[in-house]
Amino acid sequence: MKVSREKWENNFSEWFDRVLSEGEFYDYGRYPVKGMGVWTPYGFRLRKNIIEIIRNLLDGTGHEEVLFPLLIPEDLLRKESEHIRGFEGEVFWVTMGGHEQLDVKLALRPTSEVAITYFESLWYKSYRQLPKKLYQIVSVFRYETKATRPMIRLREVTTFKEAHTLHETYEDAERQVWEAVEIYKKFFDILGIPYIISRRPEWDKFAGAVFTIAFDTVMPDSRVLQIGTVHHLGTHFTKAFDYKIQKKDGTLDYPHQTSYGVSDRVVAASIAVNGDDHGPVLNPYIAPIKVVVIPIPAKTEEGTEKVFEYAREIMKVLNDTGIKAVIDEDRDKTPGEKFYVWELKGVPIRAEVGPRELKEGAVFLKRRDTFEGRSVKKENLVSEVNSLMREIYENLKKRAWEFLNSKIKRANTLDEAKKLLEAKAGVVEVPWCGRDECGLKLEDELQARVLGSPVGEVKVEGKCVVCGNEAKSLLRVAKTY
RNA sequence: GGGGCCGUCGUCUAGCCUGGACUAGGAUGCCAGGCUUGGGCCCUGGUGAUCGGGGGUUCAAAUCCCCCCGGCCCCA
Repeated sequence: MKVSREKWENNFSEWFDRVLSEGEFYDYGRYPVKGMGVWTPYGFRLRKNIIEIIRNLLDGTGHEEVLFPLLIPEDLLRKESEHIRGFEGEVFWVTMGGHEQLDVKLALRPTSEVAITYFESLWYKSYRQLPKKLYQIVSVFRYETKATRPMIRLREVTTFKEAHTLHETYEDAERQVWEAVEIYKKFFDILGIPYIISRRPEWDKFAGAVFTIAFDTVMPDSRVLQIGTVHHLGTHFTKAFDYKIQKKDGTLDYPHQTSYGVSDRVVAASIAVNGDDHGPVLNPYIAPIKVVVIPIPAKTEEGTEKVFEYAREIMKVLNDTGIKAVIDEDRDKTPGEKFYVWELKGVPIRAEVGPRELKEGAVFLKRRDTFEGRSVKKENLVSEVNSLMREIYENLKKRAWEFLNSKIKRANTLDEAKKLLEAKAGVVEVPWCGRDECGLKLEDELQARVLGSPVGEVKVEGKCVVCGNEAKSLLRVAKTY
């Protein structure tokens, strides 16, 4: 069987909607509030596995999990002026309590910088307590006016992992920014999601940040999806709260902060980046089900009974070693139908067990990513499945990175960039003089978004595509979600 | 922010322009039974829709008008 990716690539929107609903990941569009979806059991398990990975990474690097209230009073939210300006248009407000109008409006948090800064100011007074790294995984709300999309543009983001850190100096906060970048790299590497890292332009950094580093990936339709951001907040928030700590030399000064987040979009990307026309292919590390056992009935009733018994035994062998396996015992469905159903769920390995296998004491393993199959002896089942999962993981990652790399193009003129974007190039990199003015003009001319400049040393030769002056760096442009 | 398309059984959809024979048709799903079962087989019976919500026009509204809610697409 050939791996076809026509629908995945050319009809991604439809592909994604279909996978989410028919694969039973997520029920979207039926809950009677715009931009709010329901995590159904299978999708919830996938989400949980992903959350566990980021939680382990954060816990392992000195982060401490906390949980702040959902509601933020208006005066608190308004403390930092740039911040509120950035969010003002998309805050949900609670204005009533029962029959009474509230004196102070309460915001459904769009993010938690102000709430957390306020408490940091109560909790941490000395440099000795720093650096401090907190995080929480919560719902945040944004009153999106644009079209909402399942998992990608929501009014309730149900899986917002936000970390907030506090530091004595600007430098230490900057060090934290790069630590966070490393953590996210590991996170996305484990998930097998390829990414590019950009420093967001001045006009598109987080409201209240000194600078923003962002992770982006390219979806199958070539549009770019932001999947993680890291902000250096400087003293913007601590100054707004007039919050000072005592430093080593005894003086009082404003501490520096960072914040960084990932969201539901990571789950969306996990499903989307590894797919084909049969559905998604879940990375074995996060797949809720690693192996689905499909019994193939025999010609006779007794033979079929024996096959089912053997298939259950196969499932048990796997589960006993911690490899999550299920069996599809539905007698009314043909094996062929089951193949399609489980492929839509992205289960990485299928174990076909029929009269042949029963006779040989074997299992026929078929991998979801390449549709290649091989028969293995029952005694070797566990080790074969384990190595197959590793192979699938490596193959998925390689294929996803190749796809991403094929979606990054270089242009030296506006015209070239425009043509590339029209041809669904993905990300187009152009030489840039470094001035905001030219960047904004670029967005305007190309009708696309500037992602920012690559992080780290990049040698650039050439002239700014807008003004013609000597280029100082590259600027990435893309059609985005 | 601007423009367009759309909303009918769980899902996809016919009907809407031209109001009445619509008791709202089909497919799929679901339930029961039979036959199959190594890539969505087939047959029989059953279940399932106050036509997104509210208001209006009319003897009569899924169909025409208004408001609201929700979804999708394009542009800024």
